[in-house]
Amino acid sequence: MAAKRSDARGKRPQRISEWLQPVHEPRSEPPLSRDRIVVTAVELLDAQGVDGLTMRRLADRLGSGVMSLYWHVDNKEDVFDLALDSVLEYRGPQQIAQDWRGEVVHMLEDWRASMLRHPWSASLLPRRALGPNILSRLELLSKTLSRAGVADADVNVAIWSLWNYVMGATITRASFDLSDDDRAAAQQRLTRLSERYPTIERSRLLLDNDWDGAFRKGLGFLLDGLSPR
Amino acid sequence: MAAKRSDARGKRPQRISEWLQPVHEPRSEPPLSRDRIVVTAVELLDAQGVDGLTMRRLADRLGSGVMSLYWHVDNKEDVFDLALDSVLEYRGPQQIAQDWRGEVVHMLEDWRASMLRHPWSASLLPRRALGPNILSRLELLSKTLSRAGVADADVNVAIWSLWNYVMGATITRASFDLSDDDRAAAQQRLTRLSERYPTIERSRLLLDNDWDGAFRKGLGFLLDGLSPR
DNA sequence: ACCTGAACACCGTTCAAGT
DNA sequence: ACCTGAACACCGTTCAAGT
Repeated sequence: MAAKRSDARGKRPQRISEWLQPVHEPRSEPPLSRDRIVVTAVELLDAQGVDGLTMRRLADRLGSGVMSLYWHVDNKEDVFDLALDSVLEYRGPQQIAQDWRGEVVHMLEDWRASMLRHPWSASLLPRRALGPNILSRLELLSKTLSRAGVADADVNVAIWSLWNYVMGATITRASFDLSDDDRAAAQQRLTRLSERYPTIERSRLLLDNDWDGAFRKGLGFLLDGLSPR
Repeated sequence: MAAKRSDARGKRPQRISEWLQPVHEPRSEPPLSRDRIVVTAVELLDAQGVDGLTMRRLADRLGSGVMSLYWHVDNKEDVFDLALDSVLEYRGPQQIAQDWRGEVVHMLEDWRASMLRHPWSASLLPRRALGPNILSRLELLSKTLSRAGVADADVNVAIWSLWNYVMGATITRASFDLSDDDRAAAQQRLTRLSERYPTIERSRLLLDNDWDGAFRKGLGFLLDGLSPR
């Protein structure tokens, strides 16, 4: 089953404005570029997952030959690096002047949400370098914690703790969400083995669906531990 | 460069006991089994990394045809699942009767250490199911936290928070550790961009090498936040 | 400067068959 | 019950060549 592409030029009635736009070969694809490759890679990853991204499929979507990609991009790893970072841009909070805790929570929840919108990003993260968008978030975190009064000796540990928490939570959430088949299988295995894991069976550790709530609450605990004084 | 296999029967002088053992074809490999496959898969992963594990290479090491593996194992995903869980067995603390905090810290540090001994396990985790050894650790965590007096409503959140922290820390540590080339490249990129990330450049966030210390300290902060009362 | 097709050295897995 | 080889439908990337 091939993924459907919505064609913006599809059946839309002609409007006058279109007469005024420059007429460049209406049917031909725009020229290849690093940006187009990254955007299309993200589309493909969204549609087909990590294993679905193939240099050949990517070239197909772009209407080019496979080897043309290699002029703009080093190799497949490079595509992964670029796709991952492209998905992690942070535009900041809507209203300014919150307290430091609110600022941190907002940025980290946005981080998690951005990755969950592209579940492949979570499973990709472990083997990738830190791109500019990731570094910007770490920079912001660092500034905010310093201003909040966290001791200099503790700031880096605090940043990594928050990073660890967000990455662990997001990766876990994304992989638990893979398919209904997987969920059913996991559930079945657990009940089958319930006598070996009585405590987590009783507390329904693996069946709790309030991921967002758990994330926020756990983050609260961690910030309690990190708060100055 | 092929990985060397140590042959247990190598140059060892013959001992009398060997005369007493049943004589079955001395040179032939033992029969294929799920266990042998998993053990060999872990060896191969240790030696070549995630991308190095190939059904064909695995069969080579086992001295069998590729398709023979498929009698014992569903597919490659299955091999990954089994290899991952096999590496996460927990044997408990050496001396008993610590306080709950010591018990939790010991188990989580052992968890991290086990994964870092097999760096591929960290990058594999995001897409894998929870095997029995992982579930046992969660069970232990649950029991310990309950006994420590963490409120029932908070136990699951506490478990996932600790899980998130350990997974995030371990995955990050394992991927930063990949190669000297990568490190050099990252360092270079950061200094090149130092004017864009002044705070984390000044605090040397990415250059701090005390991973073990940071892990322990951050875990302490998190446990502070999670402690009852 | 940018794009291409053919070719190479691989993959995982199906299938029909062997013992 | 356990193992096998041939074949299929793919991969990523090198290379030498085109414009």
